[in-house]
Amino acid sequence: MLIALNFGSDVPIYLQIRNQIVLGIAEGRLQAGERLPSIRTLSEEAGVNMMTVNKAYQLLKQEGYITIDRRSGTRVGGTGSDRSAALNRLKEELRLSFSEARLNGVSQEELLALCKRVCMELEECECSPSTS
Amino acid sequence: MLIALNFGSDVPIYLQIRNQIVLGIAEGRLQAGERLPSIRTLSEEAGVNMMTVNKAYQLLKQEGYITIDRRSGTRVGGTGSDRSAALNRLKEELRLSFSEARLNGVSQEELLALCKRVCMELEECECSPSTS
Amino acid sequence: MLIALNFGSDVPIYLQIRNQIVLGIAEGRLQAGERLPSIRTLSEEAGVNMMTVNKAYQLLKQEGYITIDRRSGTRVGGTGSDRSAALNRLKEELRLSFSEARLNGVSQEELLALCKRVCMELEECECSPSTS
Amino acid sequence: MLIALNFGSDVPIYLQIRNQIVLGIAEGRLQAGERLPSIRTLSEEAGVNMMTVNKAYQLLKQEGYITIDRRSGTRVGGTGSDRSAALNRLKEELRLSFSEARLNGVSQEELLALCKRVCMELEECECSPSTS
DNA sequence: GTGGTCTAGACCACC
DNA sequence: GTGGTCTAGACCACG
Repeated sequence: MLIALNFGSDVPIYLQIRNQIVLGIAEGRLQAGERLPSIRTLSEEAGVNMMTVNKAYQLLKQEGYITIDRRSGTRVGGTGSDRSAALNRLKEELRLSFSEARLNGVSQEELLALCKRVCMELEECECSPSTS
Repeated sequence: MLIALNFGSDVPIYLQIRNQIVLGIAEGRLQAGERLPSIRTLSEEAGVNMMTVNKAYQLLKQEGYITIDRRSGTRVGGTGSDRSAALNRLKEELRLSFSEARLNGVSQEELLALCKRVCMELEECECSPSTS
Repeated sequence: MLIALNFGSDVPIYLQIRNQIVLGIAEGRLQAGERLPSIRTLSEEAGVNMMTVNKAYQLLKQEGYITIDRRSGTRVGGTGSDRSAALNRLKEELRLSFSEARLNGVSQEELLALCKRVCMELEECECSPSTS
Repeated sequence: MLIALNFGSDVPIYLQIRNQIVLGIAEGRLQAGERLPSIRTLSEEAGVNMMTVNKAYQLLKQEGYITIDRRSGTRVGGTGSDRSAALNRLKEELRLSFSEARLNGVSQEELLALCKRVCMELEECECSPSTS
């Protein structure tokens, strides 16, 4: 599990870390129950401060994506969070993303095709995570 | 064209304004060529600082959604920006949004259905904007 | 609104700050809508680091006790949080507190009398906060 | 006497053990004079480190809830600690707990009713502990 | 001037 | 070893 950071992006580093881990879980590169690197380890690997990694982990924990266990460190998987809230967020994100795309010349057909493709790629990853 | 702001949100106000205008254009509430309210007017209506509105307009101009002309004021419609860049951005946004949704218990079918629905709603707006 | 900190306590400073603000709100010393001191101000007054105060404020915000508004700083009052969760937490706290008290020789009558007294004092504060 | 631990809670494990034993004594599941499991036994049962159990026992001994005798092992019942200190602690705990509950929409009546109920449940346990 | 983010250390509690 | 907390600065985004 490599974290590629873009310093200089306007997305805060802790959010980049959080996003990559969410992607990693959804795409099966990180299995449920699998151990995440310790705060220290990841902070050294990524070249950022411990507290930045800590902030990302706390956020992921609060969102229910990971569990922080006193005994064995940090692991993937936790409490599934609020489904309907997630749906609402998703819809708003889609409205904005789609609006931008349409205004930039992306056709409705392209849009839906891309949705399907991204969705399929996600599914494939989930089904064959073992080869990672 | 009403701008509904959520102070206290973690989305900066200038971005909220920008997003609502993008949505307004995509959904046909704002027509190409239509004049946007002046910075002063909008800032008073929305109860925010003029600098904040200015920042939103500058961003929209830079993104090619509006044109700012000293003589005729600010109008909808502009250069139309980089299509392939927009597609790449869209894809990354979808990957993350879909990942979050899937991890929160949204099924693949629900996901694609929602995409279709949001897309359709957008299209309907574009087709019947005249009554605004 | 003075914050009295006990360095050397095993309760983390950020929690002490959080607790005192919760007490302050419940006892009416802090009115809904009233502005809290800025992170910088409070950190200087209390002689602690900004990030410690920040952590307390973030926690209070997450718990729905305060609102952090980009325009006007931090204010008392927010979204009422989960009532039933609060009741469950309360019950567990009471079970433990009462058990300890009983084992230390506090009679059942004393216990309930103390509950009543604390409850009354709280109510009086809420009713006459203006003289503060 | 089963100890139910919640790894992943932010309450340290040794404190969870201590709390459950205090509850056990107050609710009569653990009788005065009764022998507690050895550190080794309990640590194996609960799946935690012996040091963790030891820390809980030392704390309980220091608080006067149990006595540790090299010959006869660990037993319930001890010195009975400072009553007025216990009362003060209790009052502070109640102030904070009540404040949180009131701010989360729990009425004064509900609050006192819950106190009474918790207190009664405690008393019933103490009166009929024999069947354990 | 506000809060948000980040750094490069440090000490401590826990296991 | 782990994560939790804290410090004393700093820079930036926001309004």
